[in-house]
Amino acid sequence: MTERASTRDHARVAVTVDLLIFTVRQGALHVLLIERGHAPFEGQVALPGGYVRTGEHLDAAALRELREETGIDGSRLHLEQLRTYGDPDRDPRGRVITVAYLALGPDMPAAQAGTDARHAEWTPVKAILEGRINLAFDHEVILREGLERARFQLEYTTVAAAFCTEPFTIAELRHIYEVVWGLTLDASNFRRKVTGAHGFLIPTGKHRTQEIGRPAALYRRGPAQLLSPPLLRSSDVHRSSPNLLVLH
Amino acid sequence: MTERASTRDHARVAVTVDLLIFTVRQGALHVLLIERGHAPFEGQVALPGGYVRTGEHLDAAALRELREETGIDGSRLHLEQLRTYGDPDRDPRGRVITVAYLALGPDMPAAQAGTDARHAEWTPVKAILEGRINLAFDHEVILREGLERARFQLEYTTVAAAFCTEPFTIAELRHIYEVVWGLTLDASNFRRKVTGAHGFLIPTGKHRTQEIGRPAALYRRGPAQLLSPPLLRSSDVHRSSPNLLVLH
DNA sequence: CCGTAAAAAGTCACATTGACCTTAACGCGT
DNA sequence: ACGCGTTAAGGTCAATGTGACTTTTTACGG
Repeated sequence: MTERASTRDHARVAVTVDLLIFTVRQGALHVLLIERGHAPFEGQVALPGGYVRTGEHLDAAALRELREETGIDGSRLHLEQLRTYGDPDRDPRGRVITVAYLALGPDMPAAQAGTDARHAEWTPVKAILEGRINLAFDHEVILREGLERARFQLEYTTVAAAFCTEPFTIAELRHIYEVVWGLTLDASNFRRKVTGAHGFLIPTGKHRTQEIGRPAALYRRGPAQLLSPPLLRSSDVHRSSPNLLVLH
Repeated sequence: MTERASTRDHARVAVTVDLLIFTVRQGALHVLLIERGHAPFEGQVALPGGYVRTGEHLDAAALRELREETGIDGSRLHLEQLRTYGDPDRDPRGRVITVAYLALGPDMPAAQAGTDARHAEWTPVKAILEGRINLAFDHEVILREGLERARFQLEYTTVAAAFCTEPFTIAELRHIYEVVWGLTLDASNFRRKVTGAHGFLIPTGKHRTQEIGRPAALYRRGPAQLLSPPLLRSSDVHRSSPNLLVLH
């Protein structure tokens, strides 16, 4: 960056971090929301988040808010910066820009109430997309962009495994893809692809026996970040608003 | 976001935008740098950028700085947010976070000196990566992450065409890929892929005849944002630090 | 020791890919 | 007018990858 000697008009603004935390539970994609305890948007639901403190790293602020507001330990999930939202009118209190983080994790142990009295709870993403729930601020925009990004990342990266609790079965992993993409995949071809993708899955050698059927082999996440070859969705999936795809 | 009733420790920070502008010229990838006219880092080179003004959109600030410091009209290039850098120690003057933008454009009409006396100039990216040029602040980190992102985006999106001046030939487009990826591609297979990718290229029906050889057909950018199917690099290209891939 | 259900492995026609070759369309020099 | 050099563009073909589908394996519960 560069300071401008001429113009003095550079605002000092408040900076927040907001967390878009996705998980798959009960066969549907859920997002963690908190109920706001104060104005503005009191009583309305919003993404968890809060002010970045003096001298605090953005990533550190995200992890702290995650713990404070939801009781979740960030080391268990995949966390990455999504985008920064800086519309001057996005917060009625004044100029507040927010750095949004996207987090993907396994079904969590029932989000605890935060340090504040507000309670956090898992909400089906579908209810928000269909307009049955309205989010505070510009959080619905953040959610839509984050969802878009998550969907893209499933194709080209190994993040899908971040949704699974280790060790996991291939069927569980496939279930993630099916829920996030909203389509069904051929179990046999899916297995061939993911087991063939270098560094995606590490066989544990162990098996899990469910109530019924042949026991499934258990895997752990491999070291690969990128999926090669990518796990493409059938050629012409309708890609509404091609948006954000970030590889972390 | 959410205000925290308890803690008052939320800093008001200065926010800047920085621009990472890539172009391909003389067969090499170049980035636009300015020479700093003031402390800190006086005399050193840095990415163009500056403070976001009160009530100004982040995107608007990026476009304004682009014009002010480099004389480039933003409508001619592909501009998207890269990432926000918020290390509390990244600026010696105090807490300054910066929203970095990635811009890809055709070879520009010789970057003009900015409104300030500092002059802007195209610098080979290689010189920075090899340590022959040191950038101010954390700008080298921004450059490396932006380069990573640009490389990924070539595979899955149609941004490569943003490097070309319309109308352009397939050989020119291939040249972009070769320079950014640092490898050579089979001309015939490349043509088959890009002409087969739905919505990537629109034939103008016209041809350009160079000094020698058969005239090349001229194309314009198509409406597609995503490349389907993707234009994958040979399976196991060494992907140093799999980093950022954003689709815009 | 059978029936059932799910995992895992196999089959096969077909599409895509990478490597390579052939033809087309110029300008130029003779 | 013709061949040559050069680049664009189109074609060939074996190898590989993919999608749809079938078969085999391995558990459990009678």
